[in-house]
Amino acid sequence: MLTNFYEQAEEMIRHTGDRITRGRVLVLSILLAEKKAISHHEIEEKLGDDSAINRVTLYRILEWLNKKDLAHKVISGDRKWRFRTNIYTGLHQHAHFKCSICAAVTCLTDVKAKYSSPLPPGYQSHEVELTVKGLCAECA
Amino acid sequence: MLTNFYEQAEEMIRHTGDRITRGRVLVLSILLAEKKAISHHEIEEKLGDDSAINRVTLYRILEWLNKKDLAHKVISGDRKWRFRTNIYTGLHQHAHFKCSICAAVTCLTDVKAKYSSPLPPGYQSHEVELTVKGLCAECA
DNA sequence: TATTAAATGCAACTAAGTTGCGTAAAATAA
DNA sequence: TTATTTTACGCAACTTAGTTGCATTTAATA
Repeated sequence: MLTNFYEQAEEMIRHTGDRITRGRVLVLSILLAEKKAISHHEIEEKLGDDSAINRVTLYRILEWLNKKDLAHKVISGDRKWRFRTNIYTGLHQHAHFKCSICAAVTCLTDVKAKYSSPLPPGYQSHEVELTVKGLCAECA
Repeated sequence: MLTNFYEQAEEMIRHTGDRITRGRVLVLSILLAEKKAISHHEIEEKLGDDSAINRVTLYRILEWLNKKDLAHKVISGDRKWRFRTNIYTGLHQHAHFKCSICAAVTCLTDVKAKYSSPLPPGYQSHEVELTVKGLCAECA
C-alpha cells in the first residue's frame, strides 16, 4: 500500500527534474497517503524515529514540494501551515473545512467556491480559497 | 473625525457591560477608522509612542474585542492575525482579498461566499470564509 | 472615599518557522 | 567505478507572533 505511494512519489519527483532524495520521497509519499492537509509536526510524527528527517530539512522539503506544485499549503486558525498533495483537487478552486474544536483541515473535494460580485477596480484574482468553519463529524 | 470613532467605540464597549478602559476604547476606535483588517503590529504603530499600550495588553484587548463580537479576526498567509470591526460585514458570510505581494487583507464587503454542495455527513457549518488571492490595485 | 474585582504591565516563555554555514550525498563526467 | 560538482542536508543559533504567571494598577460600586 505505502510502497505504491513511495513509487508514485519517486516518479512525481523525477518528473520535476530535480534530485530524488530520501527525504523528498518519504515526505511526498506520506502526503499522498493522506487525504487531508497535515502539518509539519504531524508529518514528523508519521516519519517516526527510524526515518526521521531534520526539522529544518522537512521545512525545506515542504517548501520545495509547494514550489514544484507537488503539494499545496494552507494556513489555518492555529497559525500552522498544513500541506497536502494537489492530486485530489482542481488547481484553482478548492474549499476546506476547518473544525473549530480539533483544528483539523479537511479538503472538500466537490465543493466549489463561488463569489458573486466583481473585485474592486485594479484588483486581479489568481486563486479563490473557501474555508467552511464548524464542527467535524468526530467533534460534533 | 477620530473623535467620532472614539465616542462610538466607547458606546460599543459600554454596551457589552464590561469595563470601559483607555486601551479598549483606543484600539476599537482605531479599528473603526480602518476599512480593512489590520495586524497587532499595525495597531501598535497607529497607537504611537504617546498612547502606547503594552504588547500583551494589546493582544488581550484584541482577544476581548473578538470574544465580545466587536471585532473579527482573520488569519492570513503570513501567519498573522488581523482584526477588523464587524460593522462593515454581515455576521456569517464574508469574503477577503489577500494580496500575494504586499500581504494586505481587504474586506470585500459586497462579495458573498457561496458553496455549491453539502458537507460530508456529520459535519456542521458555522461560518464560511472566502479568500480571494491575487494582486491588489497597488501591486498589480 | 474605600473596597474589590477586573484589567494592565512586566518578565519570562513557547511554538512555528528561518538563516548561515559546513558537511554529506545525488547526479554527471571521466 | 571513481572523481567532480552541484545540490540537499544537518546543526546551531535566531526571529517573530503570540502566551502565561504574577504583582500592580484602575474602573466600577458600595
